[in-house]
Amino acid sequence: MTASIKEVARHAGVSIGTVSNVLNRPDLVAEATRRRVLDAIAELGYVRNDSARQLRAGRSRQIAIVVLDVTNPFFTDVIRGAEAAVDKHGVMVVVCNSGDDDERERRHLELLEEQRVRGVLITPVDDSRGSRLEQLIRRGTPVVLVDRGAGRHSLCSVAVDDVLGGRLAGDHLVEQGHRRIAFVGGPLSIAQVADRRAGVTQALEGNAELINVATPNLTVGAGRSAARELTALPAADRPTAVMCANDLIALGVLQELTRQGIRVPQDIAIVGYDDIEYAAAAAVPLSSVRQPREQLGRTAAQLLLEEVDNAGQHQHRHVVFQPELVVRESSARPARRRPRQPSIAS
Amino acid sequence: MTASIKEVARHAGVSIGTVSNVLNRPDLVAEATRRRVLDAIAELGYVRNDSARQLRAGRSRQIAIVVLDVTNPFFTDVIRGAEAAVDKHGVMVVVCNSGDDDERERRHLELLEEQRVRGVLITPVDDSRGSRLEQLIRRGTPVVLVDRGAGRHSLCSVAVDDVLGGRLAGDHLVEQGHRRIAFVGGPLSIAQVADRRAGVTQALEGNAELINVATPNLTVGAGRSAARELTALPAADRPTAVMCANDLIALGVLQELTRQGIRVPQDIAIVGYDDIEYAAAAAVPLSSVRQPREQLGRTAAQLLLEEVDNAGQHQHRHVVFQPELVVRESSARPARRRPRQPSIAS
DNA sequence: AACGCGTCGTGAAACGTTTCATACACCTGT
DNA sequence: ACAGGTGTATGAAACGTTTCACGACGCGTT
Repeated sequence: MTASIKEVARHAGVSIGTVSNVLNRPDLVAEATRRRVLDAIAELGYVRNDSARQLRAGRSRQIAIVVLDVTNPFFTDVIRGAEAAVDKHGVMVVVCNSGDDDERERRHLELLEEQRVRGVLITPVDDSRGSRLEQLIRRGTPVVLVDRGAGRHSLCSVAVDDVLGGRLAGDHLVEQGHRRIAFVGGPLSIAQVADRRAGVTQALEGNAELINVATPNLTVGAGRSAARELTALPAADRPTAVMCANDLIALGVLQELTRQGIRVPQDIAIVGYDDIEYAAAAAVPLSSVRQPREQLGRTAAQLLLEEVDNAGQHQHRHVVFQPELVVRESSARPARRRPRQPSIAS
Repeated sequence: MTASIKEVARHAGVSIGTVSNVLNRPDLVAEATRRRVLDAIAELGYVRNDSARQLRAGRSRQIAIVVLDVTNPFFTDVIRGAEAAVDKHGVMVVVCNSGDDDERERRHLELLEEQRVRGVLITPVDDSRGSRLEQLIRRGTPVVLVDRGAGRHSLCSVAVDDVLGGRLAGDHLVEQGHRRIAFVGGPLSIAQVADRRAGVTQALEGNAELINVATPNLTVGAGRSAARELTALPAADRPTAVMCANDLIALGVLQELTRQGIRVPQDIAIVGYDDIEYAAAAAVPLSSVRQPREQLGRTAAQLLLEEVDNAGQHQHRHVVFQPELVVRESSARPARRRPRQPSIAS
């Protein structure tokens, strides 16, 4: 269908090799011939055939990023970061969506390996060994884990310190004078949720009481239900602050509290997690823990490129980023209340 | 590096052709030999080389989708829809992000053409003729336009009727008794914004007065500013309802009105556009115009596959979807007020 | 015993590149 | 006049598949 290098050669009256040289090492070919070849290319509308190129080269010029959910802002930001990092390298990023489905992930990895991608950035559905992913690695494709299993030494990984994130939020609330604080989120089978809770727990230890409210998932609806559980408590047991496992939960809590006429932050303060775009735009702008998502992607891609380039003596690394607390109105210092420990006591 | 079909053949003591047959037409090969070959494949960890396959076949098994912003929920939903549509076809979707940058788009299209993708789904940065895209089409790659330029007859397209969307919102507000309505949004150079406004204008014609508030972009911040403009008006000139060009603007307007103690919807009603995930979770759940985004992607992919399969006698089509108004609290029927036209007058 | 037929397997060609050893033509300095 | 460059172009090999015409073999029919 499309013109090949052979026809370009014939058209320009030169050999195939010369056309290839014009394309790849133009300085090796005399000005006049180069012109002729370029003209032929333009005239025939010649387009390189990447398959042939790759076949010859033995590898492609693409890296892949496999995410759990293209729809999730966390991953889209990571993707953007990765793209930014490889932009100059003449490498293309192929985005694959596993949709949190083991089977789809496997199919994608299969295709990617057949395509001889240079490397893979992935947040695997199932972190366990013996998976399709292990195979890929064993056969020599560089892989960088994103936001998962920092424990391994057979590959690089990037992640954010969720325990620290929880602690930041906890410290902040304690410092604001809160002595009864709820953690809302679940399921704990999600490592991120468990870590965030662990962080909060650490922060409150000896400083404040922790109330756990488990949710079945991380949605606005779950947040609303959790808020109802909290407001059903007798006034004395009710927390004065809520730390949420993510912003959707936090928005749900905020919405339900507002509906019941409970003021935020005066009656109950709220801190979320993720700092999604709409956190700042909520009815009461939401305090939240922000993760450097784009940088996560950028760094992951850089690690990958490094491994690709130094095939031999590459040292695997685990980069852990620190999240950052963004304080907004939803957790601004409340009016002093029920001071259980008068300041004079310290 | 990786084992090739040749080594598999040697290992199994058969010819290359036989191995290929085991892979592609297993029924042509005797049970015993097939076993031997499969064992060899497993033992050597053989993985097909897609470049060679493609080279031979003359085309790839991928389609591409090029979006303006991977980060935008609209596009991520479209992507999901497209993926769903090709899932069964053994075709892979490659996601490319142009970032609304002409240059990046061009580079992507170049690479995609070199890769001989089967087809391209795209929302082009610049809709004009003579672009890189035209070239791609002219050379025979099937292209389907997403949410753009329904006018052409050289290709298929899918889009949502934004004029209708505006009209739905306008009709709704008029029906709720509003007689002074503002349209907030901009710039009008974005076709979607212009269309939505046109729709509102049609709806109000003869029924209510339209106040235009232009914004420089479609962000929450722009919404807040616009709201301040509106509240600065003398009470008599102030609209009783606001139709926003998208939900971010609407959230900004809502936030600023609330801050100023103006009640929504009692004092001013609001309707947004896009029905983003957080519209329903806003302080006052937001009425909004919903687009069938996932279906948009699914249909686009189907059109593309159809064109790919019926290369010859394919008839280009333009599919236009109808948006749907989702009424929530932010535009619930307000208490009757300032009745300029007592109902008896009609 | 000759024939035809179905079942399996083979070998070579072709896909479009890149690369490399080689060839040719000229120039330059001895 | 000749050796050694330098600058340019060539032809062939190789990358790993798929496909296809062909041949070998065994078996049932005449």
